[in-house]
Amino acid sequence: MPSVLRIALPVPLPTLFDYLPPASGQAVAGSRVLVPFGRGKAVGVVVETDVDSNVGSARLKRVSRVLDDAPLLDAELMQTLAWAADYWLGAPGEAYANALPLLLREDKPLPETREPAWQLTIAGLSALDAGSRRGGSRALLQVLAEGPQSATELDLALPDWRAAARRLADAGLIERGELAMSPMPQPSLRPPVLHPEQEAAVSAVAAAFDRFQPFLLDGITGSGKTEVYLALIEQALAQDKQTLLLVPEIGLAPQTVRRLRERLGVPVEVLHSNLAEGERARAWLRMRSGESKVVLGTRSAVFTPLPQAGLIIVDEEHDGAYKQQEGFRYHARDLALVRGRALNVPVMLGSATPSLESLANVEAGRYQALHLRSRPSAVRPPQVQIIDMRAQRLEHGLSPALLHTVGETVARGEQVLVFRNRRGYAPVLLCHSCGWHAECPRCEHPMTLHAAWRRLICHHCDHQSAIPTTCPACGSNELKPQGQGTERLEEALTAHFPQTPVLRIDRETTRRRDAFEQLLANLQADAPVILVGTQMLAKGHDLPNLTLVAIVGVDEGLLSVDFRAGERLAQLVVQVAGRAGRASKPGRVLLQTHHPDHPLLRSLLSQGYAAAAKDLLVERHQTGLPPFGHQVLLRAEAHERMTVDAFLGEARAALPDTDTLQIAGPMPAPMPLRAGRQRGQLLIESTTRRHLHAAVRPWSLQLAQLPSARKVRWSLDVDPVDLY
DNA sequence: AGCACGCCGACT
DNA sequence: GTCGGCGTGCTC
Repeated sequence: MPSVLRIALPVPLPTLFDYLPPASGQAVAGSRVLVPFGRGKAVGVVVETDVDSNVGSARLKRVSRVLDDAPLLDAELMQTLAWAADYWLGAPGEAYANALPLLLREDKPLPETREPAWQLTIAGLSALDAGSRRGGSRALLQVLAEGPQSATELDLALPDWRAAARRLADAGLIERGELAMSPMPQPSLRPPVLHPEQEAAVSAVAAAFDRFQPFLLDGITGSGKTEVYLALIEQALAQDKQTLLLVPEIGLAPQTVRRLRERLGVPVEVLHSNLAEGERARAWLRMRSGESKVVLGTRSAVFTPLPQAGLIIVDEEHDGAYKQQEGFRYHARDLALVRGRALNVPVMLGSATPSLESLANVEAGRYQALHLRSRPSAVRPPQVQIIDMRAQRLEHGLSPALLHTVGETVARGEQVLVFRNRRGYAPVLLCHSCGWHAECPRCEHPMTLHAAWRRLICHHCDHQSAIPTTCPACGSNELKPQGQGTERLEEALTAHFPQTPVLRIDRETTRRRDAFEQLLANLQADAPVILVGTQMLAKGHDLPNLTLVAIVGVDEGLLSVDFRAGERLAQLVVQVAGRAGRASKPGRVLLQTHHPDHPLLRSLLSQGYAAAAKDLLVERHQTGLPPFGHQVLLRAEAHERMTVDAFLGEARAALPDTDTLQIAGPMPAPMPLRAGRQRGQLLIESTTRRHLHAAVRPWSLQLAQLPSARKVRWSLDVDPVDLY
C-alpha cells in the first residue's frame, strides 16, 4: 500500500496516523492537511509521504483537503520536532501542535502578514484642514496626517484612539488599509562603546557565525550582557540573517521590546502568551517568510521558523520557565541548542548565574565560556553581609540590625528592596493554646493568611476559607499568624518607617496588566522608598537609586529535600543581590538567616556564585545526580492512594531489570496530596542517557496499555526540573 | 484530549 | 417515563 501519507494530529497519543492522499492537490511533508478524524475533522501536519501502511486499507480514510501547497514547516523544523517528541517522550502530534500558533492549527486560510492600518480619506484631509473636529478625533486625524498608522503604533501614540477611529470611520473621514511592513522605527539610540570583555565576547561568537557552536556568556548583573546580544544581532542583520532571542516568561517587559526596536532600527517580532492570536500568527509567518529578521519570545518561540537563521540567544538560561511543565514537556534552552546544530549557527546562552548543566558542559569542553566580570556601570560589586537571626529580638521577622540599616539608607534618600519569597500575610495560622494550625483540606498543607482579603488561601490549589476567630480545635482565642509574608512585611515596615513610602510588589499588587511596569515607572529615581517583594523583583529593571537589598527568609531553600534547591537558592540570592547599586552608588546586601554557617551560604558569600556552583557540581558528581546522571520521572495521581500505587507498581514491574538503570519508588510525591488528589512517582535514573532512553522509550508505550493506567492521571517527565 | 456509547438515580 | 452521571473505548 504505497503512496500513503503519515500525518501528525493534535492528540496526546503516541502515534501518527495514516491517510490516503487527497483527491486533488499535492500533500508534501511539512504542509497542513484537513482530515476526517473520528467523528469530526482535524488539521494535521504531513510528516511523511509514500509510506507503507500497516493499517488495513479498509480503515484508511482520505485526506479531505490540502491547506498548504508549500510546506508550512520547513525540513529543519520537521526534523527538530520529530527529535523533540522522541527525546521528551511526547506525543508527536502534540509536538507539532506546540510549534504552530493556534490560528495556524485551524482550517482557515493563512492570515495576511501585513498589519491592518488606518489612513485618512480625502474627506478626512479636508476635515483636518477645516479643523472641524475636536478632542480625540482631531488628535487622531493629526496623527494620521503623517501617513497610515498601524494599530500597534496608534496604541503607543494615542492610547484612546479606538473610540475616535470608530466615529471617524463612520463619518467616512478615515478608512482601514494595510501597511506594507510592520512598523519600522528609526534607529534613534547609538550603540555604546563596548568594553574589552564585551568586545571579546562579540568577536568570539561572530567568528563562529555559519557553524554550530554553543557559548556560555557568564556575566554578572550590570556587566552589559544585553549590549553583547545587541551587537551580535546587528552583525547578523548586517549579513541579512535572522536572530532568535529567547527570554524567560517574566523577562518580557514592554520596555525591553521598545529598547530592542529602537536600537536595532528594524521590526522586532514578539512572541509570548499574552499576545492576541492574530498577532502571534502574523509574527510567526513574517519570520517564516524572512520578512522579519529578529524575534524575541518566551518558551514556545523556540519553534519559530528561521529560514535565514544566523544566531540563537537564550537569555537567563538557568531559568526554570524554559521547561514546559505540562503536556509536551520540552525544554526550550535544550531545544535551542538542537536547532542551532541543525541550522549550523552559534547558540549563545547568557546568565549571571548559569545552570549547573551549562557549567558542566563548559567543563566538558562542549560549550565555550565567555566572561563579563567587570561592572562598568557600578563603582564596585555590592558587599554582602550575613545577619545571624539566632538570639535576636525580631520585629515581625526583621532583625534590629536590618531595620537599622534600612533606616540609614532611606535617611540618605536612597531606596531599599526587602526580598521575601512568600506572598500573603503569614504562611501559617497557629493556635498557641493547642498547637492546631489551619490546613488546606485538599492538600494537607498550611494555608496562607491573606489579611487584605480576610481569607485563608492555599497556595497549592487556591482553596479558600474564612479566617476562624477562635481555634476550631480547642475554642481558645490564641490564634496567631506565624511567620511573615510580603503583606506582613509591608505592614511592619510601614509602621516602622511612617515617613517613607512602602511599596509591595508581588502577584497580588501587580495582577492588572502592566501594573508592574507602572509601579516601577512611578518610582521617582531620587525619592527614598522601601520595596517589598517576591521573585518578581529578582530581575531586570534598573533602579539606579536602589542601594540596599535585604534578603529575608530564604532558609527554606537551605533545608529542602529537592536536590536542586541549593542551586536555585544560590541563583536567587545572586539575582536579587544584583539589584543593589547599579549606578554611581555602591550597593549593599543583607542576608538574614538562622544558618549563618551553612556551607552553601559561606561559599556563595565569600567566593561568589562560580565557586558555590563548583561545590554544588562536585556534590552532584559524587551523588550521580544531574547533570552527571539522567532522570525520567513517572508521575501519577488519582483520588485513591491505592489506585496510584497499583499503577506505579505495575509500571515498575514493566521496566527491564538491568543494572544500567536505578529505580526509586514507587513513592509518594514530595507533595503527596494536592487539590484532593493522591500523588505518587517513580524515578528512573541512569548514568548514560542512551541506556535511559533505550529502556524508557518502549516502556512509555507499554504504560499506556496497562489497565491500571486508565484509572490514574499520569505523565512522563524527561530531565525533570522540579520533583514536586 | 475529545467524543461517543452505555447502563443506573432524581426530576417534569 | 426521561435527563444526565462519568466508566470504557476509539481515533488511520
